[in-house]
Amino acid sequence: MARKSKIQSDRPTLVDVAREAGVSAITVSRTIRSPEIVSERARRKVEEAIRKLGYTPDPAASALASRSTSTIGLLVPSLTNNVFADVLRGVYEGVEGTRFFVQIGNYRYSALSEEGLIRNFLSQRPAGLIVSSMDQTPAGRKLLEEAPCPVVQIMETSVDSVDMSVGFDQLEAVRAAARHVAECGYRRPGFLSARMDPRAQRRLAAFREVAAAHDMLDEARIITTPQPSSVGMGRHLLEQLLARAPETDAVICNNDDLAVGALMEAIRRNIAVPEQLGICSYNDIEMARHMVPALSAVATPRREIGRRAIAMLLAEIEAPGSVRERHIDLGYELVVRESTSSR
Amino acid sequence: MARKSKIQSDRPTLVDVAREAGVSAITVSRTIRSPEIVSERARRKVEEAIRKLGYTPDPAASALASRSTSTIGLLVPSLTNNVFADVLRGVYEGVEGTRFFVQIGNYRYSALSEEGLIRNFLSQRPAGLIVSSMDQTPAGRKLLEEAPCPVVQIMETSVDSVDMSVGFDQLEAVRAAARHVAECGYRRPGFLSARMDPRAQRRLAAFREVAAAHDMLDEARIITTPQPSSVGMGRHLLEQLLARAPETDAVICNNDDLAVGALMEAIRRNIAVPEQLGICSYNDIEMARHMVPALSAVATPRREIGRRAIAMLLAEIEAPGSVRERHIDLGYELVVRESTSSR
DNA sequence: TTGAAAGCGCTAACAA
DNA sequence: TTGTTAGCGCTTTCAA
Repeated sequence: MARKSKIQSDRPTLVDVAREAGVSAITVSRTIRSPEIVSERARRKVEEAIRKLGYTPDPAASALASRSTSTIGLLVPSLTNNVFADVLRGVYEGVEGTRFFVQIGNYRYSALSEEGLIRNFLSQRPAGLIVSSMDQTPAGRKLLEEAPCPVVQIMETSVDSVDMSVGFDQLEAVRAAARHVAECGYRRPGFLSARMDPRAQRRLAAFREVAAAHDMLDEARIITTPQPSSVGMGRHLLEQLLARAPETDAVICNNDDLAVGALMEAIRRNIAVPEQLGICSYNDIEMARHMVPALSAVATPRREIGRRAIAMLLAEIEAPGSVRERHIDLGYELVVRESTSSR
Repeated sequence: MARKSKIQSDRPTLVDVAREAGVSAITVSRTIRSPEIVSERARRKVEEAIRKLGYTPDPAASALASRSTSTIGLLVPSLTNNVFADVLRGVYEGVEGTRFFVQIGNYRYSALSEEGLIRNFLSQRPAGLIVSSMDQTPAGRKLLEEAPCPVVQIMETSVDSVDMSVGFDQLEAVRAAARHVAECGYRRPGFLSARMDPRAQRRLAAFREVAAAHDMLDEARIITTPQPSSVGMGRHLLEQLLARAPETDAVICNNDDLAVGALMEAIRRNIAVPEQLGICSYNDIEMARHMVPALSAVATPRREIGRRAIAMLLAEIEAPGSVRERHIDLGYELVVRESTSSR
């Protein structure tokens, strides 16, 4: 009646390691989590036993007992948008080599899905959360505010963010693009935007504001679509723009895909860029600078946002309350290339 | 001495729900997992109690007790490579609305990291695993073979895959590109490839084979780099190619980024595409068809691979052994556009 | 520095 | 259809 025999699962447990090493289970646990508080001798025996048995801790048991995990939840609105690909890269660079691992939730630009994902992540007791928007549902926002872990909101600057934030001033960035176009001497600029999520809406509003201030706002030159951004969509939107407002002499694109598409459409139509049509892009992903003509753009610090967000989060996890600078503005940069020029 | 009082964590548990509903804990558990085996009456009381208390199950406890999770591990070699962005999209489409969620591991084209990630995922007792390569380390492969969950290998067709597979014949796809170029009448084709992982190596070998068969192989026209693929790298590689082999009359690019870069470089140099230089791309991401001239390419079924992989995996998880077609070849398609033409 | 005892919140296995 | 019992593998707490 060997009650204690392992019936199935040949996977070794902490107790197996303890037996092998001739110590107690808790000593093994401590050897793994804080080796510095275990005696040299015990530590060596335990490490030896772990190696011998090929022991791997069970994260579920650990999570249950300690009420916390090593998971960092990352909520993004899209996986295909290159902008977030760069953010992801920064985040992964930052967790590499730590005990944490990232779990991505894709809410597909739906605040309701985002709320569901927040709930789902929270139920897993994550070590921390990174969210890509400031536009949660009220319930979603409340969940974040009461989250029992640090939270970093990324992409925008924000005074009323839930906890910490890393981003840049998206509105000022768009204004810089609009001002640049005006300073080049373009007088009838259009604005192209896809995927009209709240952030895109705000950027459009910022464009309107600057365009109006320069007395060059015409609603007929604002072309938007709720559909996702893509190069094809950029071509399509420019086509619509030119049909509605042939006088257009410049376009600001809310995204690089769109700008590349607009450029290609202009080339197809033998419209000279930047002479007949100026193009200014937003974000400045790698390909933008290699187009012919090279695209002028407002460059946004996407990868750095990912890096800093994870760094803040890890610091805050290790020592709650230790992060002094809780709201980081990484700025943006206007990069003037060939697709815009003084006239 | 109320021993049972909850000291901290105000989060309600299964037992709290059970008490509230006037049933046992296991009935609550069943109501959540398989409501159909619980009486109408009990179910209603439990649902009511769950709502009232705002109960959310603790996945860690569930994982520990049941020895399995709802996590699906997805191992990719890169997060920035558009190819995998499309695969991801397909995968996420497939898990949407199921009880599973995807956890991504990025092994950065390092088989050793991949092995570590496999180990790490496995320690979490995932419901299933999707891996993007056939090139594991021996230890990595062994881990997959002995994995206590279904495994799908994606991207290539394979007879000796670990468990299930979804992909297409990468070598045949490259051969199709090479044949197409030959049939167009180009006689001195080059080959551009970045990130020389094992798969890229194999594709290069396939190109060599066809080029040799058509008597148009010249090693001087094969330009590769271990660095990551990018549009800028495409420009750079074409530059090198033309410096080494000015007679080149076509290039096959191992990737769309490279092809776009090569096209841009050709345009910069006033080389007429497709007349002086034919360009054939690989994968055919969305942007390829919108370039001017539009890129001819071998289109690969990336999103569909993601969709099918997750579908197979879920079917196999629900009913082990139930999946009949365990190796799916999704094929590829040669799409002839403007960047190649008969001469 | 080490250990014993007592759970963490859930589910498997069996019994009623 | 429902309940009882006994853990899952780890960490917390307290004591030695």
